[in-house]
Amino acid sequence: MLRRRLVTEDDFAWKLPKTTSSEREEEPEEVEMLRYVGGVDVSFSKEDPSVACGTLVVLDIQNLQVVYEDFAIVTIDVPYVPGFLAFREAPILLELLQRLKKKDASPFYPQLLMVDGNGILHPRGFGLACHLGVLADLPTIGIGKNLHHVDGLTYSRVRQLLEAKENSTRDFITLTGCSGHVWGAAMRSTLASLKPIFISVGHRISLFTAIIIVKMTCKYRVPEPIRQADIRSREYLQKRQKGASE
DNA sequence: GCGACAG
DNA sequence: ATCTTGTCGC
Repeated sequence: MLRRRLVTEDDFAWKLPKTTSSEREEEPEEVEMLRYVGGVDVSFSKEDPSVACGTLVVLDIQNLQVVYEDFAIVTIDVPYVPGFLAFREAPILLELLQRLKKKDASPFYPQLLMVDGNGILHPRGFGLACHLGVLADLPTIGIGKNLHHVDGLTYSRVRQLLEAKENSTRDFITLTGCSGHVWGAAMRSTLASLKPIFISVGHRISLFTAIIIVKMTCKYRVPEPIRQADIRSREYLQKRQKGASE
């Protein structure tokens, strides 16, 4: 039912910042630019696997610095079932978005959200990034660190295609399944990383735009908003456990 | 029946 | 998702 509300093309008011240092024509003041990009992740306790830390960070795309962070410790009893990640992780992440929105003025409420998990690259074409995007009514991009095998797509075939295209290491290949449907893209985000990341449309954005933005935010293999959410989430959970055992 | 299976 | 261990490179 949520999938009926999914939008898989660009649907936002802002413009992409010009990353090319060419002639920086003054953007008219009234044109909204993309500046605040959110990243979300959930980490889990090793002692008690039902204890989780949901994390929301917001980065300034101009310098990739974190301008906002928030954490929430919760217990999650919904089991992890491949293909149903959203039912486990979406509630806490939505809560964190709500919390930021309610803050007075909330100048850092993200214009775009990057999600640790797939968008339409999913057995039913509706992964965590889509789920969050629709419920929060926010443009989202799905980032997978492993391939979810769908429509005949295999890791070995992706590797094959990636190596055949032995061009600029910073390039990507489109993930077209046996049916001919385009599910996303595989990208080697860094020269050093052989292992690609898997980009797919979450909500209210095209694959083309999603790839451009992912490239703009990749300092390392994993785009910075997700990487920061991941690092800080783990750190927060460990510190909390240390404090609880004292 | 067997293998595949985001986080 | 979690954990360990070792190695490479700046």
